[in-house]
Amino acid sequence: MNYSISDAATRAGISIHTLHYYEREGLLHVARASSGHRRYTSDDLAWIGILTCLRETGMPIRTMREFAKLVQQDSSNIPERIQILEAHRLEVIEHLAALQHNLEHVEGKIGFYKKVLAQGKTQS
Amino acid sequence: MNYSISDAATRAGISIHTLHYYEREGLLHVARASSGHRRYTSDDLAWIGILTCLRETGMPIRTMREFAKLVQQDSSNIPERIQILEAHRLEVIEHLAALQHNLEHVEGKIGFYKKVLAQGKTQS
DNA sequence: TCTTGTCCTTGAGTGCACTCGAGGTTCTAA
DNA sequence: TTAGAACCTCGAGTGCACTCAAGGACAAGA
Repeated sequence: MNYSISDAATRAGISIHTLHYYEREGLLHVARASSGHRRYTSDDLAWIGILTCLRETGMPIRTMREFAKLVQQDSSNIPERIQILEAHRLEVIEHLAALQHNLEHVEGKIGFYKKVLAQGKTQS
Repeated sequence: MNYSISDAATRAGISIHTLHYYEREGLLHVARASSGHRRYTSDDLAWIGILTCLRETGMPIRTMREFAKLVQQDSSNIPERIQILEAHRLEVIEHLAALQHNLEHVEGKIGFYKKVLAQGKTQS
């Protein structure tokens, strides 16, 4: 079973344009029908899922390109793939911690405003 | 006590250029010395801290501008301020959940690669 | 066959958040 | 007094990740 680009876009939850873009950027290599139209396999979709996961966690395209390049080669470079993912993992964890920290500040501010509101009401 | 722009930038952990930019964008209004040089008060620095917190949690500049506008007015609009912050809070929480979810995928992938390495087998 | 919708490529455009440069003024320390 | 650092404004430039448009080829149902 394989998929047209619009199927693939729907299933991956990204736009056709983004799929084109990812291919231009060397993140993806998709087989073609005799017509020249792209035919996505379920392996392609799984790989797009990984790309999307990496993007949504903030990995820049250039790093994704490096990773994609390694995956396209043989399995002798798995240690390098792990290295990229581990480095990324640490960045995500840091980002999560920062977000959580800043979220507390936002919530503190909300709490402050609510207190001001409550006091203003009892006064007037 | 007040601060020069370079002091303010250092204390806020952002660049002088970004401070100029934020002021151009209406996020910030700083008093001037007779020379025309900006003089940041500690209130300004606290406000810059809030701005930085909102930015680091992904609030777009245009929303920050709305919020800044409300803060510049009187306290009668505190409910609207709360509304902006609450909406932002929900977005941050969603983003955190998505990040956490995707982080698990990344970790799963790392685990997979490590298993492949341990077994000495090949597969992407 | 015809029509309408999907797909192709290439190159340009968009939006965001900075970031920089030029040309000039002001401050500060020797 | 004077050299050099810090500051000012304004407009342009940058990097990123898309996003779109034009002009043409291909596909599938009536």
